[in-house]
Amino acid sequence: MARNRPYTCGLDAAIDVVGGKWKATVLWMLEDQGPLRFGELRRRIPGVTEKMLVQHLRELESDGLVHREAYHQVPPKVEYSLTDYGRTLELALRPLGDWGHANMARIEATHA
Amino acid sequence: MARNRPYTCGLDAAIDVVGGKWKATVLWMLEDQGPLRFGELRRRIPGVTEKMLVQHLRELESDGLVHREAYHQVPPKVEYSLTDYGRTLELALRPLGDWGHANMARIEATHA
DNA sequence: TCAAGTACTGACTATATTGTCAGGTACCCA
DNA sequence: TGGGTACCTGACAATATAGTCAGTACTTGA
Repeated sequence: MARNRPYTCGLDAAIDVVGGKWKATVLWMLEDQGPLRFGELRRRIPGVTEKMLVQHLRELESDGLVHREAYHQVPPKVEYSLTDYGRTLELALRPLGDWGHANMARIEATHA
Repeated sequence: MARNRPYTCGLDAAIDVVGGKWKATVLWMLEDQGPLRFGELRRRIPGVTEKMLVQHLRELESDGLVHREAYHQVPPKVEYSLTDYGRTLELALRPLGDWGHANMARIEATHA
């Protein structure tokens, strides 16, 4: 989104971190449904492509929000989970998620 | 951002509404500093162009979050303020803003 | 031997969002 | 007559973000 650093307000910074098309959903899935494998995430997020999922996971990881655990097996197994830091974000995100949930119909109706 | 409707979760819907580059800042300004004129907003948000400000204000208005009051004067005077609906969003956004504020340094350091 | 599952990578393309720039109306002040 | 203020609009260009598609390595099951 080509955000302006230094940020004008905390909100700006937070949305920068969580603003990708699938990031909020990933965070929500990982909090709600525990550690998940790559393929599980892909199947649970309808419409996401492998490429975008990898890319967003990498970003969330380098932001320290998500932990990636690779098991050296064949076939490969990789598990993603929230870090403690990630959980603090999930917590801060919850009221917004509730707001969106409560106003979903209105948002879908008015937001072109 | 070409979001997916119907939304996967409330968070998705909420970020769709608040995800523009300057929208969160506008909402925050209007809540924090009361009704503001167009020019006041522009001066308070460093880096925003008139075009983007108008565009985002129009979207926030058509989403029912912001109220636009035009005074038929010369020179023109237009005041923007939050609607009640907009205030509920601001409220839901606050924990996220606090999170961003608290972790600003970390975000700036890690988020490329 | 061929297909399928697993977790990816990378080149290329498409779309969405943002920015630049010029202009437009109406008035006041010098 | 020429600025300055105020609130915009629209054409066009630039950038950012997302999507498509092919391909990797290895192994199990048919």
